[in-house]
Amino acid sequence: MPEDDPAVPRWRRRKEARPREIVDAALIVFGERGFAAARLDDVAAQAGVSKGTLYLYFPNKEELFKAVVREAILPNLDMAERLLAGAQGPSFAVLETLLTLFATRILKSRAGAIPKLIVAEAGNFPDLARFYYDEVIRRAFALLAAVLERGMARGEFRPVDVDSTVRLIVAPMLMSALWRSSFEALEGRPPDVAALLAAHLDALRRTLAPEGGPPS
Amino acid sequence: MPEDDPAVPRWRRRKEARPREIVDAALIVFGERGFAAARLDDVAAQAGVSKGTLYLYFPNKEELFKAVVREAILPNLDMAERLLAGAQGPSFAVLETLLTLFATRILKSRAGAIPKLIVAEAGNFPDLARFYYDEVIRRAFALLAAVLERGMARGEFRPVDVDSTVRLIVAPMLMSALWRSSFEALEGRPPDVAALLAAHLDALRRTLAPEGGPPS
Amino acid sequence: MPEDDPAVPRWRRRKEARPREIVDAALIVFGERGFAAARLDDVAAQAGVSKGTLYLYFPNKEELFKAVVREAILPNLDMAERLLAGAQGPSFAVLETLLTLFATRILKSRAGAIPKLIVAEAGNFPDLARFYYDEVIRRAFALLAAVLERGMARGEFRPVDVDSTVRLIVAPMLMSALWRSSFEALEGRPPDVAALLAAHLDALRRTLAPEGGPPS
Amino acid sequence: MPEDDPAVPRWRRRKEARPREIVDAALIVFGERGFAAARLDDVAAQAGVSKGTLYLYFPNKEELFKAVVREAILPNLDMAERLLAGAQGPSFAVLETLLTLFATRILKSRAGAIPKLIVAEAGNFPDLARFYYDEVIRRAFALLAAVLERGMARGEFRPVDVDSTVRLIVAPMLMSALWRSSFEALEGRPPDVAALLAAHLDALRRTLAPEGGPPS
DNA sequence: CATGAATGAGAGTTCATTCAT
DNA sequence: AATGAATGAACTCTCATTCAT
Repeated sequence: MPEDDPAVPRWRRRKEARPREIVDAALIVFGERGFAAARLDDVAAQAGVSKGTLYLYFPNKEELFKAVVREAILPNLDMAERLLAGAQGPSFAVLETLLTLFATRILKSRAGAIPKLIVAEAGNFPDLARFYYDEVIRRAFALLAAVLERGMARGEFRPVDVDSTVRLIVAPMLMSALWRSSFEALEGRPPDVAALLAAHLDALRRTLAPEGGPPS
Repeated sequence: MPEDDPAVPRWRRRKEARPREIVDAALIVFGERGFAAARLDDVAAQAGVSKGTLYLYFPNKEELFKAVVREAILPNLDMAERLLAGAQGPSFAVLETLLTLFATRILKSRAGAIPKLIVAEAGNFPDLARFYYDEVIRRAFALLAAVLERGMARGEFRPVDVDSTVRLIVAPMLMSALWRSSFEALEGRPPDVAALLAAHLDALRRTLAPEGGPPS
Repeated sequence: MPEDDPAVPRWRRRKEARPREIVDAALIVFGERGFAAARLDDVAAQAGVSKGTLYLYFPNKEELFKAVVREAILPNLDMAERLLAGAQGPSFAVLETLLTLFATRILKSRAGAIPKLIVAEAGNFPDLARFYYDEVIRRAFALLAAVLERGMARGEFRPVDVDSTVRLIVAPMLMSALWRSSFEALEGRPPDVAALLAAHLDALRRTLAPEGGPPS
Repeated sequence: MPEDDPAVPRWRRRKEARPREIVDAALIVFGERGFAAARLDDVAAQAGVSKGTLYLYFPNKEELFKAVVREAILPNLDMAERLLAGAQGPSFAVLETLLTLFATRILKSRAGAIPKLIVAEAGNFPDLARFYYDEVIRRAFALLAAVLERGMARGEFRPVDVDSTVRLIVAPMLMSALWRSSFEALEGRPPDVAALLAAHLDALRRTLAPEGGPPS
């Protein structure tokens, strides 16, 4: 490795990595304390930089928050959309994959704190709410709506009210995320996400089954 | 300016009514801004008293918060428990009544802001979280679990994992409450709670139906 | 006793006693917490009256403080002056009586807290300082100066600088009073005032003795 | 108004000098108003910094107070202890030097306000009292006790009750310090510390003289 | 005369943001 | 580019004082 290559000095690589390091640190600190209670001192310490450095990359606390949300959520949404676009098999399997993906990629990662943060701060930061609503919720809902439409078109699902059903699909996942942030420490055992997911999928299978027979 | 008009006293004694007035005001302000961002100045103004008066009735902001939660939630839980205790008919009807009650009494009232507040602040106020978990969540979950057990015992419901199913029942209600606090202002129309509730009850009916025939 | 005599109703006697009760209570509370840290709530509670009642008798906290000082100190000074006026015997015995009086009447009573209060607040309440200086210190110093002059005139004491010697006489007494307020709780044993007084009197006897022989 | 003049920076970094500057300012303000009545605004203004800067160096008002006491008193105690350790001549000369040192180094400096502050606040800040008692009073008393023991061992002083005599030695010095804080402004002339010190030393010489002849 | 609910100015403390270094 | 000392507005909480009852 060209460690001494003056064309690629070490601090150069550092500098390019900085925003990402800060955003990661902010996700941790915001997740633990909430946006309002989190101190930029702590974010800086977590990122291993000084407080002033934060302001070289983000104009203020709120913009840093937005960046956190963007980086933690959008890649997962992109992946989900690619997954649907390439789907071949039965629609319920697609649904199953999407929910499993959420349960493993989001819930178990630090990004699981995002829903709590959004819920807590949407009222105080309308344009953060707007951004999240447009860039995350709408896209996620559209994704699930597309799966439902596909299933109905293929006769795999009985006809349902798409909008309500999307919310029914999302709600237990969202609730699991909020639970972790709020009450996990209080319950003896960690929440049994697998059991909940299984029960949810079972309920959905029964709910979506065409009147005559089982969905494929 | 009638500044010295003796017919307009600067204040009035309202010892009995004050705590309730303050708690109601606090629910409004906390609901709008969240606990951390709410200023006691605003709560006082909303209640029509001075800042100092708050401290005659509540020792600090956190205790005021707890009082808000207590007053907004516990009466509804009491009512729900009485309702179950006196239930005679089919278990699904009980479930239907409970969820409808929640949708009308909590969601449409100011108390709908409580879940958001709890979610946002549980991490920062462990004993508030503890209180809410013990006094609200456990009781509500036990209530729903009792309905499920009753239905299974009477052969109205198929055997299900009670714990997971309780969460599936609660999740869409909780999500509706959070939705109102976070995104209602952004969507053109108010959320169609009735449609969601209908879809949810429909899904539950299918999910809980015994294998052989329809639930009563 | 004419308990039912309408000319001397019971509450009448109560009313006349009130100011004294309040002042006594204030001495206790001021002594424990200092003037600034003492709350009028506590004074009222100690006196067994409501906070508003304090203002019927004293226009504000500072005037109450002055009344406390007046009531606690002036009677003792009056007694000391009467004692000197009627003194017949040797001057050193007069001195001894005065100091013993201070050690027993002031130091062991609640009034022992007054010096600390004056020292602490003189800077913030110039007219309290003025009052205390004129009404207490000057009179006390004059008293002791008179004893010294008497002793010198009668040949019992050697000639000394009166002003400095008065201060030397007073200092250990004053220090004892301050000690009680500040450090008594920290030392295992209560301060041995008797030993200090004995040592002080012994020192004074040697200090004041005429060159040739011992003072009478 | 040169509000935007870039040649006049709004502030300057003085990391090393700041704590001392703040402590010095606090000594002045605390000395004038007492601890409780002193406002941190005033301390900050006196130090030429903003209020927030105080909290960069001291976690709260009480710790600032302790720092003030430490910086103002301990160096003088250190000096006094070194002085005794190196003493060669007669014990009374040592005593004389120590008292003269106190009269010149403490009484005439701003540190003269410390005793008043301690006396006023010991009751409200038990751990400040403890610190002062352990670190200042005990050391000072031990110092004087050592001088007395030395003098008695060398036959320069008659046998005395060491503890009481130490207090007799200290009292006039302490009283002088309190006097300055409380009544200096009221008396026309500044207190004649030199005269008091002379009288005190004279009294001590007579008090400590062995029965047979004069000390040293 | 007495009460105590209500007031409101003011204090200590926190922390996002700025900017001299 | 990076730092972190310094700022100052904003907050919670206290308590002497007032005044409707």
